[in-house]
Amino acid sequence: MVDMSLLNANQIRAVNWGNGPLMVLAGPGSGKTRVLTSRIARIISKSAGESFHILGLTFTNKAAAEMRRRVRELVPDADRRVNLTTYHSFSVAILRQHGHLLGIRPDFLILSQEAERRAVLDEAIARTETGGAKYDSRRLLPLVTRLTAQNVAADRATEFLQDMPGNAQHISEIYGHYRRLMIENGELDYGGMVAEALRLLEHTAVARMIRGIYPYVCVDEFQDTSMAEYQLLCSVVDPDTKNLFVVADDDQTIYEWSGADPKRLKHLRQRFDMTVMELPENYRCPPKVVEMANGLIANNPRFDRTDSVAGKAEEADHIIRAMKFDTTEEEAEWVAKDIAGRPASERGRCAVLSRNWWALEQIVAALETHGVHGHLHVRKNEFANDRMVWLHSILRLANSRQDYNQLLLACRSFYDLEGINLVAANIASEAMIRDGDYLRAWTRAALRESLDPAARSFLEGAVSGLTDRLDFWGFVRGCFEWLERRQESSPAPDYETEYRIEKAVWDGLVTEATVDVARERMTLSALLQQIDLHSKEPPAPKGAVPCYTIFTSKGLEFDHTYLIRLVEGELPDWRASNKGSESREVCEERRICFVAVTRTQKSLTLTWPLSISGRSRKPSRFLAEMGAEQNMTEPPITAPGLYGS
DNA sequence: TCCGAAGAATTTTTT
DNA sequence: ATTCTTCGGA
Repeated sequence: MVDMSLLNANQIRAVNWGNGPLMVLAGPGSGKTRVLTSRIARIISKSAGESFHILGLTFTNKAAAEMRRRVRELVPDADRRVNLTTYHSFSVAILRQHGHLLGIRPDFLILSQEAERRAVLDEAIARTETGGAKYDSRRLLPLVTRLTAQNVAADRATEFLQDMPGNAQHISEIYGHYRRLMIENGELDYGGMVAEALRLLEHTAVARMIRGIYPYVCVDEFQDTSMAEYQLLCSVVDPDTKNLFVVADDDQTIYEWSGADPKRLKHLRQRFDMTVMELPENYRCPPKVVEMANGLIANNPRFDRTDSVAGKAEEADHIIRAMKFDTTEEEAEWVAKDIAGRPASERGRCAVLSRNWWALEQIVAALETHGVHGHLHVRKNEFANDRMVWLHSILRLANSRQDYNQLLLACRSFYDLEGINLVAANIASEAMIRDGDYLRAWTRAALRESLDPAARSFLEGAVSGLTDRLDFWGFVRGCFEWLERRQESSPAPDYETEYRIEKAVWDGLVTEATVDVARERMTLSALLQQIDLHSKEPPAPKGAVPCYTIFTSKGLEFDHTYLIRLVEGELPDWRASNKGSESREVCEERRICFVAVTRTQKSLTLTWPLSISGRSRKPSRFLAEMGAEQNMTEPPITAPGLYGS
């Protein structure tokens, strides 16, 4: 049986919830992950001997992995019966199995790069009769992304676009071409995967099958679901049993701009007639921080939520500091000095948070002058080192032999690597004369050049194994061996650093991808899809000070949190700031601030510069709303002219 | 062709 | 709020 001794009364009520729909409104630090994992573990251990599965949906791979780890801790062999996954991985699995019903090939390529999506959009624009009007794919892409996330059907897009600038007729036609073209090319973007998986669930046979496998559905961070994800989730839930368990916090909705909607919580509640439970106790933050966060969020209209309650006792090292500076340089310098002054063991448990990432670059630079490394957490969808880019592009080319984007990448990265300039256009036309196979044509072109003997023997052996027998494991092994020998004969400075780091990321992704499927049974397309579904961000170097945008810090917690640039125009952002304090935009900025301050476990430092690049700025309205002045304490380290200047 | 005015874009990002 | 683009009139 699952151990309940670490849970409070509210948590136990949620974990012990039987069948039927339940919504748990869980504030920051309220142990929502523990509740979710304990409930999954409880259902599994109670039904030992049965074979049904539980579906757990999260947004990020990281959250899914963490929940998997914690469920395994509670029930060691739970993996067989629990599918903790992301909306996107789940969609890919459905599409691989049933996509043929919609003309989607199981080996479809995931378009993870903006450039790839723009190429499709450019083609869609070219195919649309626009009566001379010009459309720029870069400007149109966010709109197309939006339409997909909202699950707007191509023939209904004009209605959706009615109140927007631009010709609704043209744009909706372009959108339709874009969605269709991707499928024709054997490609899908992230949003498209969810939308097409949803279309598949409209086939009752597919829906019945999925519902049969997963009579229980658990959802994490529901407040950030887009329309398409919401509908996917609803389609998976059996309408008769309605075993839907949802954890959400509407105060932490911060992805409204990318398709989340605070009203969605209410819709879900009504749709499944859900019982609502609250977990108001915050065990993460010091009581003073809870009080500030409550004061802040009280300025947002809320339905019927109660405030957070401090679940942690006040301790001596619970410190709140609020400090203003004349410039961003002084702000960065003080933050860096303050962190550098801490014991090395504490530094990795600190975090610097900001609304946007370029403010953090200044912090990283300032830390560097104090001999401390900072690590900027930014999204990384693709490999960046020439060697990995080449390997990845050749594998993608092996999977789709007429992908011109990958051919371009293969040529460019091979030039960076070997200094041999292969012209993609020539290779493509040569391929079209023969068999249309870009990969074979690329190999022929490369072998015509004067290659170093090691490169030649690798290309002749491993690449032909890839082109003829699709022996991608052999190719990958050969590639790494070649790169290693190449490094021995002519050492390159980035090998030991950038390449090694990305190679380790690759190894990790491959290990993860081959947990469920044996290597011999793994297909190239499945491997590529796994790789495209995961971030290529390397682990932070040990001892480095983590720097996050508030968005990437979501779901994390730190001992000592520094929230910087608290000025009007940054947090809240300008566009929101201009729209007035009651606007939808300012309310979202307020929630972003709420997420930031509730990351902290021990101390919170709020800083703001009175000017940014010579222009004067006002302190953020959120400082007053949090009562930062009342909580202001004299800083333990005083630099001249910084505090109260 | 040049100037001023009006208008649009600017940020955040999981997958 | 500020910067960049576009359009129209002179």
